[in-house]
Amino acid sequence: MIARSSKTVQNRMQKRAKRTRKKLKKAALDVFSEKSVDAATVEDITEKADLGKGTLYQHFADKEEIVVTLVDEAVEHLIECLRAYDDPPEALEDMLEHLLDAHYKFSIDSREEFLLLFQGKLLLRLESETMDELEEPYLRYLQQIELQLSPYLSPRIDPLKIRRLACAVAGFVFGFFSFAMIGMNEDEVDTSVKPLRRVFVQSLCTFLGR
Amino acid sequence: MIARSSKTVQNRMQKRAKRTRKKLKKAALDVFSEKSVDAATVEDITEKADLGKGTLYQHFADKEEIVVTLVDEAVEHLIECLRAYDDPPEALEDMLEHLLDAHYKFSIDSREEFLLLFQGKLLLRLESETMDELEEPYLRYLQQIELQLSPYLSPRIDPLKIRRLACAVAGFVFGFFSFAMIGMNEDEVDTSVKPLRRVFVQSLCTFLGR
DNA sequence: GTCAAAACTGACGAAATGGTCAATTATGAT
DNA sequence: ATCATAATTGACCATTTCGTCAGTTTTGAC
Repeated sequence: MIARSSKTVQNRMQKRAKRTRKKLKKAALDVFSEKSVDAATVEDITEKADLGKGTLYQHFADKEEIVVTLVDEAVEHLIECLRAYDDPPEALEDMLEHLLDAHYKFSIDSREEFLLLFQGKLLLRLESETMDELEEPYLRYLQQIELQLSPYLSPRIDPLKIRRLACAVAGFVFGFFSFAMIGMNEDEVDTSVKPLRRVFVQSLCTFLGR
Repeated sequence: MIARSSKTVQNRMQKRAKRTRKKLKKAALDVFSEKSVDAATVEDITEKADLGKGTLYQHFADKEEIVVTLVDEAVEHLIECLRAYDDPPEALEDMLEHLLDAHYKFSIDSREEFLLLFQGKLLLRLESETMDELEEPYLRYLQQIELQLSPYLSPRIDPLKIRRLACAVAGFVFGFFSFAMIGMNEDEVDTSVKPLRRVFVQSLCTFLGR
């Protein structure tokens, strides 16, 4: 049967292709977090993946495309972490603590993705040609935070205030960890997170209560 | 008189050289904040400065040296902003508010320097060869924050706690503004800063009070 | 085993980038 | 006006990087 056989071929081939595609993405993620995205070379990636250079161009149009893919997946992963909890938090405070905790875990467990997302260029470059493609995941991420907070807030609250809250959460986490990483060693970071987190959560609640 | 004449020559020449050096630094700062440091080309810089490519190499050994110079000066400038106030703040809260305010003004008035300092690569790259040179200014910056806070703190307070406080201040500001920049327009950022700043100051004071 | 289709390779040319240096220009002392 | 010194220039070469493509290898249907 032509249909079955051709389908079988496709499946096997696709599996192989997917494996190498995965290898490429893993290698690229490593390289991007060791050097910066801009400093990384296509050959840096393919060498680390132990693949020929041409292979990368069979899976991605160019370096930009693999960057966009990785940023997209990293944000997706981060959003999954935000969504994952055993018991739905009861109060706003609990949800905020959960969000901060999820960020913290993400930065520890997925250090490479954290470093990728945090590269200033990706966050701040506003006038790039492809920036729309890169900005979109970050906005999706902010919206996810807003989505998880909104059930706990009065529907009459200013949407801008929620956006501020989301920015504050994201900014606090990313910024604090970045500076913590140059200023402290890892277990110092660990012991710093919990007390500051609680205090920060309390202030945010106060901010919303006014 | 040989002494006088040679000195005059040197002065005039030095002035000219300093002008072009300044032009180069200004151009480089612009380019670095438009593209990223890694993406920027030596010719990008010299073209923007309207100078020959060779001129840059007479003033700086290579691209790295001009980066280090600019980061150093930007941190110096930021530290100046932190030090500048009319009346010495009375309480810890006032000092914290001043520090956050100074950061905010810096990010508005010296956007290019802010963007340069905030490039993830510069903040997070830990395993670069030249990172010692680049890490040093950031540590100087953290130490300046600690220096300004310490008079308001008990001398018996854990130095690590002060370091955490400094990281939190730096991280919050940088992180919040970065996310604010993609999530909001400029005047929205403006109206967001004041209420969140107060809230943040309160949490920091609580953190220290325990 | 044979064959075709898909995936992979790495040598190659084109383009970009880094850094040099002989030639040019500006400066100022005489 | 002339000269020496310092600053500037941009053509030039070496190296790196990109992206391609003809050829090789792998896969699996027959």
